[in-house]
Amino acid sequence: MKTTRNTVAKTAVLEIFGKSKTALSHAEIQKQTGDLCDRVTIYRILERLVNDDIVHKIVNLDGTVKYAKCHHHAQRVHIHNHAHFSCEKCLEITCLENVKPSYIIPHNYKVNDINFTLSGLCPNCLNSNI
Amino acid sequence: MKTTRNTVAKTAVLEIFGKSKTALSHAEIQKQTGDLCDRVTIYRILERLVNDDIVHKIVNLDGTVKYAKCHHHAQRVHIHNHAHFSCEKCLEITCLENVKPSYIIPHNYKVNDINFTLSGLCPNCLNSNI
DNA sequence: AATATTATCGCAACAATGTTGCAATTAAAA
DNA sequence: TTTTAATTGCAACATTGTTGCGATAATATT
Repeated sequence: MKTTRNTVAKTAVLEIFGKSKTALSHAEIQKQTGDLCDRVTIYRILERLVNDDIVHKIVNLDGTVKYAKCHHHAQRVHIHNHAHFSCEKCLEITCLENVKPSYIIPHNYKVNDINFTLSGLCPNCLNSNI
Repeated sequence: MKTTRNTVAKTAVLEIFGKSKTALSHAEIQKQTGDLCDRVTIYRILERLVNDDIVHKIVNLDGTVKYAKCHHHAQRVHIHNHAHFSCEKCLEITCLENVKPSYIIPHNYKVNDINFTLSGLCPNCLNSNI
């Protein structure tokens, strides 16, 4: 029963997530933490946060990996089945907590996780795109 | 109006896709082509095939990138909105052409592409997992 | 408060994946 | 056959992610 600790770096990362409205990549987090900690440490913090269901991982079609804070809690097991929107112009990725896919899959598959990412133009860029 | 050419390497890659029932990664293709061509060439072939809608790109939750042949044709613009299943055990990724997500997204978003990947256990591994 | 335990960190080294520029090659059009 | 330009190989580089291990520090224990 590994206990998880609250370290300076982890707290800083969580605070950054708190302030951000969009999903963040490892590189973006590193830029914001400056030289507070090592690059590897951030990888490990993210790994822990994902395991603890505090943050979820998002993979975009272009291969970009980002992370966002989970907005649901108190659930033993939860699947992040909401959609993520990836804007091709501003490159921001946002959680669409209310958009959830419904689908029918043959019963001989066991689904443990879902990645549902939509890409295109976000409301902001759609407007400024006249 | 860049025309696309049929080269030895491209033909070989297409043949490999034809024979494979699952999606293939760059590394897997490289292994199968042997020393027929350079590593970079394969990247560029895949890029072209994706642009020409002959192959589609699949990004898994673990960051793995794979490619699979498109099984629909004669459509001007087509979105690969079918699901992909990624087995956590055998690591194979297969297209579930018949599984398509339905969802409702606010109208101020413009969707150009979709990535819908389910991960878990495929029928094979689910059986041998007793 | 002091000590023990062990999760976490920093560093270095490595591996995988993907990108770019440019000269040489070659498929396809003329 | 000649011309055109798409494609290739090579080399060099960038990014992203991983691993081992000794040092550090958060938390539990005494």
